[in-house]
Amino acid sequence: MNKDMTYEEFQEKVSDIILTESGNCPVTPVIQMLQGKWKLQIIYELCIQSPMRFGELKKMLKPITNTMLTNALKELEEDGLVHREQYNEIPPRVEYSLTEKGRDLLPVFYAISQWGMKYIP
Amino acid sequence: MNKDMTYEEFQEKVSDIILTESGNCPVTPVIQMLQGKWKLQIIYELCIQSPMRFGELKKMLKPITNTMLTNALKELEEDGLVHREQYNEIPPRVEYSLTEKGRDLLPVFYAISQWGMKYIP
DNA sequence: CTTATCGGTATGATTTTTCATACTAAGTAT
DNA sequence: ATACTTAGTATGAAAAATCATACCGATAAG
Repeated sequence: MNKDMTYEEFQEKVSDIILTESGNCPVTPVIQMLQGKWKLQIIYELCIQSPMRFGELKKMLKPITNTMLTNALKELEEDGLVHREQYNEIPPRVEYSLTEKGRDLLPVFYAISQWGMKYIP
Repeated sequence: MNKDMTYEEFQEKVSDIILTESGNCPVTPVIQMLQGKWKLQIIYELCIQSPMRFGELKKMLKPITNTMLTNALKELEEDGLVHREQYNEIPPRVEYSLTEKGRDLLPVFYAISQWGMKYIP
């Protein structure tokens, strides 16, 4: 599959994607990476405003718990989607922002929002 | 937010989306609708090949269990994304396909695949 | 008469996710 | 001295998701 494949080509050729090599589908691993109750929401918040402090994110995503937010952010950081910047102040300050890799998910949210505007009342 | 908003406008205005009315964000409800281990995968399979029989889907999504596949398909049908066509033959035959509403998620998968081709080794 | 087929259901167990709650450190403001 | 702040950790409980397994009905093939 070509890196410059257009949407029309995608539409025609989507059936070839998953059939190439069992590990080489460019869709399923992404789907799995973004699984969980909070990850997409966190990335979306960071699309909207970045950087954000831990407490700000927590407020936006209420009723998320500390544990959930911490774990999700840790995993997003491990996947290279989110950058964590820690300032050694008292009280502590930590800012989260999207990496370029994370920002590149914006088209996904755009597509989702297009669908949402069409189908959500 | 305008129905015809382009990606560039989206990129600029994404911060307005979630801020309109608490219930009116066109992204978060979609994210929630597609949550779970199997839903996106099922829709993606049906993007690739449609219609598909229960058993075919099960084979593609192995190691999914009957229960999981049944439940996910039922919920996707309730959400209007998937159509279930039952033929009264023996042995039974049931075919699943995407509705137009479901097919309209194709751009989401396209965006995901673009990201995947860029970032997945 | 037996077995196989297909699209599920039903059941209860197990695993995973999510949760509420309490707690910490280190300095600042009162 | 005390309380307040932030970004988490730690703990165990509760809830949800997922699992394996057995089973069904109706017919056709052997």
